[in-house]
Amino acid sequence: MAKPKKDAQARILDAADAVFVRRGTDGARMQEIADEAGVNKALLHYYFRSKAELARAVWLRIATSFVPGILEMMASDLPLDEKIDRFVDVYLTRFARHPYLAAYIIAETSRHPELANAFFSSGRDQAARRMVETLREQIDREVANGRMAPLKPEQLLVTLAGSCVFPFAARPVVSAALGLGGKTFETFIEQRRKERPPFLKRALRP
Amino acid sequence: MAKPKKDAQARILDAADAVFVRRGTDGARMQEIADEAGVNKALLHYYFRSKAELARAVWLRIATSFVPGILEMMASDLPLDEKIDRFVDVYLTRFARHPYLAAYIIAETSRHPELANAFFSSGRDQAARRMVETLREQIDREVANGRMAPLKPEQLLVTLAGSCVFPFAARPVVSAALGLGGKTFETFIEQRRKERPPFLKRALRP
DNA sequence: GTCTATATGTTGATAGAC
DNA sequence: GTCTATCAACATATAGAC
Repeated sequence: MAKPKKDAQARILDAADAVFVRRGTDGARMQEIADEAGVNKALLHYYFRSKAELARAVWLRIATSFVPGILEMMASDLPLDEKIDRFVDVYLTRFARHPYLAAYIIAETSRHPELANAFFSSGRDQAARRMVETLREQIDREVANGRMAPLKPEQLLVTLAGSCVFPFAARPVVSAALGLGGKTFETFIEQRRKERPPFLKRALRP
Repeated sequence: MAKPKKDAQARILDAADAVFVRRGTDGARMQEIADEAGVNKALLHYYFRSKAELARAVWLRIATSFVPGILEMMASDLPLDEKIDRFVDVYLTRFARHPYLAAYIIAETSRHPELANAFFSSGRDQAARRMVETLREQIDREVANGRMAPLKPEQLLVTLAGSCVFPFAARPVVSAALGLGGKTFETFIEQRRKERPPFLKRALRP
């Protein structure tokens, strides 16, 4: 293509992503999105009929890009230890790059719970079930061999997710509680990246 | 008092609390607060000058009622095991009773990080530091005696908080991922209440 | 203190020129 | 497709009666 910049529609979607995630759907302003996209407000309505639909487009893009990879990794036959390593690494990296993402997902789904379905629809719901069952089998096997304490896969999954998501979602509170500055918080996360897998694996021992 | 109901100002504050927490500050409407308080919109401005100030009053009440008790418990000389038991029990109970609270705190502080200071101001910042230092000493002592794996108190605290907060903050996503209905989610939490302390204590072993 | 009525300002959305 | 100008709908806030 001779055109170097993305076309207007793509720029608008990217800008909307940034603004909606940063401000929340209610707090976001069409004007700010237009400014960030370098176009006029009217153009937002030309490509995406309304604010609600633009918000929906942003949400779908995030939801569909968020879960799939992890689902199949967690449903694979990799050893449990390896799954923990990868899960922690992938999500800590991801949220470190998108500071507002965790809080955005939590805030939006809290007020519109049905939005959470977008994460696990069109086939991904099956993948989620497979993930849980695979984990259950892996755990049961380890428990039978006396190498692991009994544990529901659901609890493990929530623990795993929470370990990675919470520090970012609650970053301001965590920083205030522990007296962390911007740079210190990054250090805290890198520390966590190293400590978390061993910590979790110790908890799994019988 | 002959008057059975609370006075208007208190009713307004309670109503504002409910609405702001449920809808978020941006999504909340003064009309809905007035309705829920059983008064007219104009009265909200009579007692609290503006929406921003009303939101601030709600935030301060929540922030100051949220942390103090736990801070001193965690800074006390109770054994580590006991602290874990109490922390988990207190916060799981608390969030179970206020379904929107976790997401509200996360959403508001994410967009206005300075709000997090309200949790740790006027003396509570010192209490927070004392808590961290007390934990550090307790941990170091256990580590020296070979009864515990090395661990930063900051990491322990975030893990502890995340263990309790995350399931509620991300409830819709968790429910969708695991296929939990309303009642099943409660079961999940009660299961967590029992499993979490042993899980964490296993992770602390050397 | 509490209400009704109204003013003021903002924002999402549209009309229409180019 | 993209812009300028404008509308219509709310939402916050105030004035003033009771």
